[in-house]
Amino acid sequence: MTPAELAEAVLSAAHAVFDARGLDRSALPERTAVERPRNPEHGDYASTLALQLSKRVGVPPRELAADLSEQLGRTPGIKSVEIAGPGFLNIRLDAAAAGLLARSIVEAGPAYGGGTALAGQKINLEFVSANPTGPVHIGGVRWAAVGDALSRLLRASGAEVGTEYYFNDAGSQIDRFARSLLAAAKGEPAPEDGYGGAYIAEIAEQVRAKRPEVATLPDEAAQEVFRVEGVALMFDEIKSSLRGFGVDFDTYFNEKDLHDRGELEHALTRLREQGHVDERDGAVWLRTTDFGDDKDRVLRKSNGEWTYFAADCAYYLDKRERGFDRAVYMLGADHHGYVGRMKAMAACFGDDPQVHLEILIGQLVSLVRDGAPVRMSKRAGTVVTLEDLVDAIGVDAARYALARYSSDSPIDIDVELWTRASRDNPVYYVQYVAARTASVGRNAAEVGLTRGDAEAFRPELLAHEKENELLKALAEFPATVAAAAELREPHRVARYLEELSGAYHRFYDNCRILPRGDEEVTDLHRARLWLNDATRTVIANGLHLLGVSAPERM
RNA sequence: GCGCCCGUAGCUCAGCGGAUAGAGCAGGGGACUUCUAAUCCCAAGGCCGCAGGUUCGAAUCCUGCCGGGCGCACCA
Repeated sequence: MTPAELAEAVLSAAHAVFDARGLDRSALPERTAVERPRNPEHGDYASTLALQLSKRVGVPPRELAADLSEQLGRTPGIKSVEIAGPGFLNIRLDAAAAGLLARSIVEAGPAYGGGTALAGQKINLEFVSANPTGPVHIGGVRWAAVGDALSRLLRASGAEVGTEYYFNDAGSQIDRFARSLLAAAKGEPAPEDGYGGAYIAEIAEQVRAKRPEVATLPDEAAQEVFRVEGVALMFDEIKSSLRGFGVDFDTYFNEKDLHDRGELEHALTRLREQGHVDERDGAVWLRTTDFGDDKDRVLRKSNGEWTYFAADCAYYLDKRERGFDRAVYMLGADHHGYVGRMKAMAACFGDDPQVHLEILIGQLVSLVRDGAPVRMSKRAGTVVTLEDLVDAIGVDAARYALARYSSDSPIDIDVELWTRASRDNPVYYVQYVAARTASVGRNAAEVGLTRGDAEAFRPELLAHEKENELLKALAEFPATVAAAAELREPHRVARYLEELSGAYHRFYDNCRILPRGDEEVTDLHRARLWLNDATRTVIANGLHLLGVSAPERM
């Protein structure tokens, strides 16, 4: 019996109790959940339903709990129900009902943990979105890891997801990039407002190799060649380093396309129709203050140029017109000032900013080596890049480290910690379970132990305390995935995996899985192998959601 | 000045209204003729920043303070 099934049983018991007492069933919630108490004396699961309902129907909680307990006690698979404290229901499951989960998980395989809570939703996730003027820096990498994990979580919860990278290859930043390349090619120092770092010289050299005639062109024409070729090279490099990080996007969206297709005009028209556009001082303004922004925003400057914000508006509209119900933006903390205008912009289009546009803010990341923050990249100069991070700790550790913390908290990634092969390195701790379970599987095959037929599985044999705890941890996985997706918090999955890993190691330490020496194979050995394999399934599924490998050996 | 985020064990952090607030590290004490000790066990460690409020119940929700980080463009 899973926690979800148990919660259903609690709710149907409540319906029966309400009927018997002649209470108003509309006071009952649509769904309820059971908790997993920390204290084992409080049972396998606990329900607070009686406490929640007592006020609404005017029945003392313990009285309600007593009725619920009696009703629930008759449910098959439930061993006992006790009333505790002000009206908690402490529930214990039969070992057989609990143990059966091991088989269900193995049979479900990669599907275990998924759900349908977000079925029917079409969600756009935009992240990284760095302009191709340099390598991806460490702030963007946080979202590469978290955004990618989130896309996997949302898909596992049934949503249709489109991941997207938005970039600009025409703005003034790109001009600075092109001027920097030109300067490097001519052996001159980088322009005052340009980009430094060794990669500029590398890219300039690659452009010269590809287009040798650039050396003979006048500066203006040469700069244009450096712009076009340099951006292409830089962007290929960004894509390939992200791909090496396990992140690929469904769509790479170029701001230029918005201009070429007249989408800014289109967006302006739509905003005008909604009545939120003004012309003042020769510029075109969007009255975002109509919806709580602290100042109005310019769409088209008095010199006739569009603002970047105008493109943001067009891009948002484009996403909506492509059928996305919800546009999720992932930004660094240094961009949190955009939230107000973006929300207001959605409202100006007539959308509900609570529903159609969602902005996630991630606090900053730094890499720490020997107790001091790493500030410079060898190659990029002023910033630490994705490559620096991967070189320092590897892809698995990097993705795990970035996904393990709430995006609300700033993180320092300590190189020494994340490359250590021990308990205090969380990614090793979890991956070690993947390797250990695989190893047990290999050894089992060698001594002729197999799980055997599904019908022959004896779940009631999994009655050891550590087996019970492991089963309860395994049962939590679907709820963890659902919560992580709903709250956009992939770190919940990582924390869960660490907890599950602890439960497995303790099981492994206390419960011998394989027969020793010439010991005969028993049903208990087989039942434990089911449990071992179920754990491997969940660890692998969970790590996959984070984009981290589940090794067979370490 | 205004806005956002944070404040939980010595350190790094979990904890989407529930019972005695958890985990890792550091420091103390144990378990390797192993199914991979990359592990496990025991002990110790707390005005959950402060003050009010809502609630049967608050680390969690609300208000106000204090402290730290970040941001407030006809830049991109």
